[in-house]
Amino acid sequence: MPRSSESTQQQTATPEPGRGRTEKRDLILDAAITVFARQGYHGARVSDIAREAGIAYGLVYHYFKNKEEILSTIFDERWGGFLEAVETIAAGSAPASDRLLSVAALVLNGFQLRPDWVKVLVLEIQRSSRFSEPAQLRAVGRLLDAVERVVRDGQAAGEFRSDIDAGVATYLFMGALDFVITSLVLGVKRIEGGEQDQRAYHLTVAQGLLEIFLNGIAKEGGD
Amino acid sequence: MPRSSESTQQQTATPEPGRGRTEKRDLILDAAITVFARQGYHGARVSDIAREAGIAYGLVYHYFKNKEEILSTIFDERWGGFLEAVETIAAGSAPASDRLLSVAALVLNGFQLRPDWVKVLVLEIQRSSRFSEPAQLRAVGRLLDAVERVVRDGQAAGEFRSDIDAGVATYLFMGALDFVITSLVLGVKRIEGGEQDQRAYHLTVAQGLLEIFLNGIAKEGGD
Amino acid sequence: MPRSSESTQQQTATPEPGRGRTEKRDLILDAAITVFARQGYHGARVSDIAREAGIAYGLVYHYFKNKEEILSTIFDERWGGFLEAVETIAAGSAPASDRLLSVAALVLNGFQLRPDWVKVLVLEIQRSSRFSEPAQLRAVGRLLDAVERVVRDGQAAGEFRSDIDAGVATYLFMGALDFVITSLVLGVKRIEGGEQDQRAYHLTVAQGLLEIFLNGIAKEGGD
Amino acid sequence: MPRSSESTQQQTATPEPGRGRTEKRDLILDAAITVFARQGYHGARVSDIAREAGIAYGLVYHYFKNKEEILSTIFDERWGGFLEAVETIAAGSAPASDRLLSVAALVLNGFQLRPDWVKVLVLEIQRSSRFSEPAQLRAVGRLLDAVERVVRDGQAAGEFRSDIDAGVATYLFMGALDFVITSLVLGVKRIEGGEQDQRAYHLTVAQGLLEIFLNGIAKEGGD
DNA sequence: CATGAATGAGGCTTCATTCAT
DNA sequence: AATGAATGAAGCCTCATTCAT
Repeated sequence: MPRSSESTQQQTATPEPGRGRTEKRDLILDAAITVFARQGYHGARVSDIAREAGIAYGLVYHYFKNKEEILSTIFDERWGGFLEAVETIAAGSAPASDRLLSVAALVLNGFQLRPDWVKVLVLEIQRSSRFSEPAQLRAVGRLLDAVERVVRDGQAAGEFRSDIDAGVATYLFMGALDFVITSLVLGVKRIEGGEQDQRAYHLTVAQGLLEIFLNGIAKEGGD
Repeated sequence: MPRSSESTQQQTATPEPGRGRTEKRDLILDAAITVFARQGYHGARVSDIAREAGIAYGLVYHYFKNKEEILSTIFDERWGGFLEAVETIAAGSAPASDRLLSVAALVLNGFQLRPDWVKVLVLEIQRSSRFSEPAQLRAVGRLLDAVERVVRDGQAAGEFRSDIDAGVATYLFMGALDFVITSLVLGVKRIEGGEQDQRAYHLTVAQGLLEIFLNGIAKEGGD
Repeated sequence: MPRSSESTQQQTATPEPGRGRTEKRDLILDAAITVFARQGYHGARVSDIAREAGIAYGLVYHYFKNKEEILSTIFDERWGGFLEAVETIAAGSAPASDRLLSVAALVLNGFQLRPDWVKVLVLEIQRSSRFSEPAQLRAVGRLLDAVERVVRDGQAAGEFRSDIDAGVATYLFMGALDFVITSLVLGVKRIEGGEQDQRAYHLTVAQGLLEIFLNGIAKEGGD
Repeated sequence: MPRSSESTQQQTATPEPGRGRTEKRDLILDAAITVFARQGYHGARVSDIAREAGIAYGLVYHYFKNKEEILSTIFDERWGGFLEAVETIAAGSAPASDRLLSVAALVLNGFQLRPDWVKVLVLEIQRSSRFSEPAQLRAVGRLLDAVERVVRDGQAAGEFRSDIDAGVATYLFMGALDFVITSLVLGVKRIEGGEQDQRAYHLTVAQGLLEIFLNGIAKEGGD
């Protein structure tokens, strides 16, 4: 399922003769991500996507059965890639806390590199009622499973406390990450400054999250 | 997905003479929540809401300017009540950690009592692009502010560590809570058993979240 | 092609307050018959029907699920009436040959009075592949059955020869009638002159058909 | 409905080098007949025809200007052959009644041998509004003319009564035949049994039709 | 000849909203 | 206050046809 295709082309309206079948398909997917991110799934017309891709809208229906299938394809292929990356990290041999930091950094950097992808995943897919379709629930479940495995690894290795439910801890960690991303996506928290500032900010946030997750906010010896 | 969409009111098509203006208005709002929870905002027709409320659909426009206003009214009135409750808790004098536990319990119990309300708030309002409208951003902001104030109180009182950014901590806490709610709403995690089991489960989750939030997952003395 | 498309009602854009729900529905059906007769089912746009009926095209969908349902409703209601008339004649006590003459006259007069109805029945319904749907096949079957019963009555009464298969005779009779109607509808045979001429012509044809049907074309004593 | 749409040719996607221009063209026509018979003209996509023929749909436009031309070509070439056969029979020197029997047998056997051809001719060409186009009206007219000539021959030879209008008699004869065919095509009348039974049935029907046509259904000496 | 990617006009249908009663 | 008939803008989708390769 995971077909993580790095489409590296920036679409122009002028036809580029060298493109093959797959590339045109990706062109449409990229355009759809851009438009979905800008207007939302329901607010996006198929013709908007086609215009963004620089093609006739009829062509969309050569590659996708309908508008819905575009969205679910984005989910399958893009989320799939992300999921693989997370699972690779999770399966690593680094200390559990380092792996969690890597996941957090992956998520936050993902947003920085491909904000539209993340925006669509977060707003239109993950939260939509479409999200409740089995295949997609399962995909989210796999993500949670991967992280939970890291937590259990940490507990087994004596790195994490064993008196805490791994599932709850996973919820806490991923929920926090998700909330940060959503806030960034929606612009609740606006970050001023250039790319360097953003990268620095993301790192700070990731480290802050992990610090609390690891050591808690209570004063040492408190509680 | 948990069957959380049962109508909480059984309307009949026969007019009930005793109802006044306000009651009919609420009837529509309740019906809208039920239908939005079931079908989503975009998937809900005005006629669906009217049928659920047992009235003619033209009548909806006596009470609300348009469909959009129904949603924002739900937001204002229902979210408003929730927000006030949270702010009341936040303004209390109990220890910061107790206040956070109360907030968590409030949220989780809210889901248990009125799953449709929470579902609509979470899926259709909070996450929608409407969320980025100033009034509603402000409302979410107020919620974050209230919780952040609790965190700062805890830091000021020496209850919480001061070397952690209060904003990040707030994100972590609310994000975790939000994620749990979303998972419950979408049925990622299914809870078997009767109402007692659910209540117990919610309490366990709330306490687990707080425990990590306070003391971290790392082994004492570890790191 | 015979001018068979005169609207049976002259719609105006001004609403006629006296019309009730049923009348508006019939207005649409009548308009549809006119338009289907003129342009064929596939060539008729829903907006054409609405314009012919003097209403907004959206209103069509208050009364009918879709375009297809308009056609099948025409079939059910109009063909149903015709079928009843034929069955009434068939169940009569007149000599079989008189009853057959009455059927022929009914059919031919029906064409004269409501050419559009007949045209749609003949061209768009009876012959279409839609015709092969069970309900409609059965309806045509009922027509054949009614006529076949008359033939059998005639045989039982000693009026008709018993050495001929009643089914084949029915085919012959109805087929001939049908072919005449189709030719008239399609204008293969054009009839000059006024209404009197048409009526006279139809009578001639009906009597000619019956004469052959009864006595054959072979010279007396021939064969 | 009788399953009469089995492809009579099994095309493969692999090119067959031996085929020349004409063969590929016929391949398309045969495929079109199969598809038109199955789905009707309007319900048949050009791509359906191409798939049935085992070629790319673009190639259809090398052989035919458009979809419409495919249908009219079928009409011209297939109906043309049938028309010639009928005219040959009609021009013969056999007794008129024998010639009519031959025509009836030709038609009924044609259906038996090439049900799809007849189905398309009957349903899509003859009855369509296309039928009212001059060239095609003329073709049907020629058929009627040929049969009418036989009837007149019979009258001139003293074989048929002269007091009956030859046109009406022709309508009766061809209409009956047509109706039988249509019923067979649409499956109103289902014939059980093997090929032998069908052939026998067709012969019976043809003879029955002719018997009535010649001698009438009225009891000898009756009327 | 052959392919099938590309085009875009055209039509059906939905549904929020208005309005006469 | 209540009804639901009426309106029509908007958008999805189909599919015949063209065209570059």
